[in-house]
Amino acid sequence: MPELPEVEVVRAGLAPAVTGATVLGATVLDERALTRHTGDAAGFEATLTGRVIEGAARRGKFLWLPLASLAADESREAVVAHLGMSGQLLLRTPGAATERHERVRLDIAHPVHGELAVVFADQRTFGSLAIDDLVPTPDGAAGGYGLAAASVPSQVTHIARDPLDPAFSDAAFRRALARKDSAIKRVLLDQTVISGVGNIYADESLWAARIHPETPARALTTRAVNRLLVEVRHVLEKALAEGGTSFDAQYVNVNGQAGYFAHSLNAYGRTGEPCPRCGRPIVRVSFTNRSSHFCPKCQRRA
DNA sequence: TCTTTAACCTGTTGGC
DNA sequence: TGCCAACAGGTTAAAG
Repeated sequence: MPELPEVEVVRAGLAPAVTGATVLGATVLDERALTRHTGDAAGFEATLTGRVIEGAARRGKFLWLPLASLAADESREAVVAHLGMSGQLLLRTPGAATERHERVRLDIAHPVHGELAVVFADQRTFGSLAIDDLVPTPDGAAGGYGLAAASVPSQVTHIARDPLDPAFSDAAFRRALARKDSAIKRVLLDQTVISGVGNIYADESLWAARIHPETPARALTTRAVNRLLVEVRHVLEKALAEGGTSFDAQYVNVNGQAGYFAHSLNAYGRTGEPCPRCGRPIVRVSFTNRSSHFCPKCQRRA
């Protein structure tokens, strides 16, 4: 479900509610939600209880909540969240009824907003929460969007910066593509090359840039790569402004509300419908165990 | 070393 | 109505 715009909507919704809040208690209802956490549920709950959350940060599709240190010499930690395919982070009132696929609940107290429940619900259990150490960024730039600290959770270090990150390097991206024989769509989905882009926005960006998804990355001209970067950023920013893409109740913001970008899709999910540019029917093909949508006339193979 | 596949899960939808 | 295959926004270990 959630790609960069959806995760950013969640981060932005969470930030004012959790920044400065104290964790009163944590409840793990399903231990499968801790697959990225080293340790058991009891340890997770005990470690979090009493800690103060300093904010909400994001890189690509990863989200984290840095925790204030207990002692000056202690290593910094954060709660790392990944929503996987169907994860949600919801803000609820204290004692609110258990959500259908609720996996973890954090009860918090905010100095201004009072007590709240942060609920992690996840139908398919591909998402997860974990407590992880924060490590310095190699380039000294902010670790992600939302906080100025130059650190990231250790399990996020292999994730590339996302294209909306001021420290993202267009030149490094161009160099990476020049070394790849893989199809450009596969590379766009590779979070170690560029993060935040998933199946929906990859299809949308390639459609906008008029690039066939199976074009070998290294076959793209510099001009084409630059065009692609412009369109990736444009698509992500527009989706963010519209609150993300929702096809059903699966993707929602922290208040359970859907986004509107599904109405703005030009290629994804529009199999057989006319291309908004040329009128030719959009084609759907199976690709890397998922589907690609593109216009066979506008997006010719390089 | 780099690249691709398979597996992890639950739920919904559409064809027969 | 029921059954079953196909499919769904992602990541990662294992195999190639």
